[in-house]
Amino acid sequence: MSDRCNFSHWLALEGLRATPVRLAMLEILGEASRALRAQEILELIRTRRRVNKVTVYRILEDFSRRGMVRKLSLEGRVNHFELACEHHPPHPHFQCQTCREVQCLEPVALNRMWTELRGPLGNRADHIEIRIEGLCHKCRNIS
Amino acid sequence: MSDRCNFSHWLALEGLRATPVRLAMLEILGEASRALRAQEILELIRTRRRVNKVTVYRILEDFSRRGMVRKLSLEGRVNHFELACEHHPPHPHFQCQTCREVQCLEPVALNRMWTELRGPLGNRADHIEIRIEGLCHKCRNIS
DNA sequence: CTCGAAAATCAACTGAGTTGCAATTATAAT
DNA sequence: ATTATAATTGCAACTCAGTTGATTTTCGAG
Ligand SMILES: [Mn+2]
Ligand SMILES: [Mn+2]
Ligand SMILES: [Zn+2]
Ligand SMILES: [Zn+2]
Repeated sequence: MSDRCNFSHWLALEGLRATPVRLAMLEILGEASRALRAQEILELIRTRRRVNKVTVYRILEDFSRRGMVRKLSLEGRVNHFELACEHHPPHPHFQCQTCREVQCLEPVALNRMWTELRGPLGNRADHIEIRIEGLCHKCRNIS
Repeated sequence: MSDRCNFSHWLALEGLRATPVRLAMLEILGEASRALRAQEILELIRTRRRVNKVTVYRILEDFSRRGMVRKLSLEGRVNHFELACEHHPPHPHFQCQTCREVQCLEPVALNRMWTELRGPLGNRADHIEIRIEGLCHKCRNIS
């Protein structure tokens, strides 16, 4: 994924400087096979350089507002983040009740449903988030 | 809604005592036209009686585990709760980016989609949560 | 180089939710 | 009725992801 995106260019398009922290965060998110928590991103950056957690939180919030990153509201009070570049279209997520792990699922076509989901009134619907809760294959084998 | 459910009986079925706090919480959730935060439930009970917030959180957690109440993971770190009785089937929710208000939408038929959503592996899917984010009609008129 | 804006740091804070334990209340046994 | 038992509630202190505001550092334009 990260090999398909030019992060420096992307940042320039957004009018943001390609700082080491921003680049590191985009690379980490690009290489991840699942949505990451801020804490995980922080730890991964710290294998390369010294960073303050506030910096990571502020950049994630900024990326999220710009739509460069999706912030997932999953079970629990910890947000998960994933790249929202053109190669990562929105998709549902599966979360295991036991190990709390989050899997990315294949995108689903909503088509007809989308009109129902914008609500009955004059609402404007911008994003949809689909979360499936259950027991993952690993935890099923254990119990 | 509350007039269609016998809460004392429901609690008995679950093997729970019909205590004043439990009954008050079910009545409040039953009368609500939208999902409520723990804090809101607490304030509503306190118009009737003196209660500790820990009691409310513990009962909500218990109801949630038993499937009597649905805990919604919406944007932000505040959970919302709604009755999960037979008269309240699961349904998507709309949340406004501006006022943060949560609306309950009509249930949608997932049918074919459901199989895609349980994930590619040996996962067992138990619940689905659909959250739509956007701008509500009230906030649209203001801006 | 110099200066102002952008970015990063630091310490202190916030607040929803949790934990452990004590006190109370309801239920069962004698 | 009285006691033993378990369920429920209360209290205080805690957790921890995320935030805030003020300060320092870095960077790029002139
Ligand atoms: Mn994903
Ligand atoms: Mn609802
Ligand atoms: Zn699992
Ligand atoms: Zn609104």
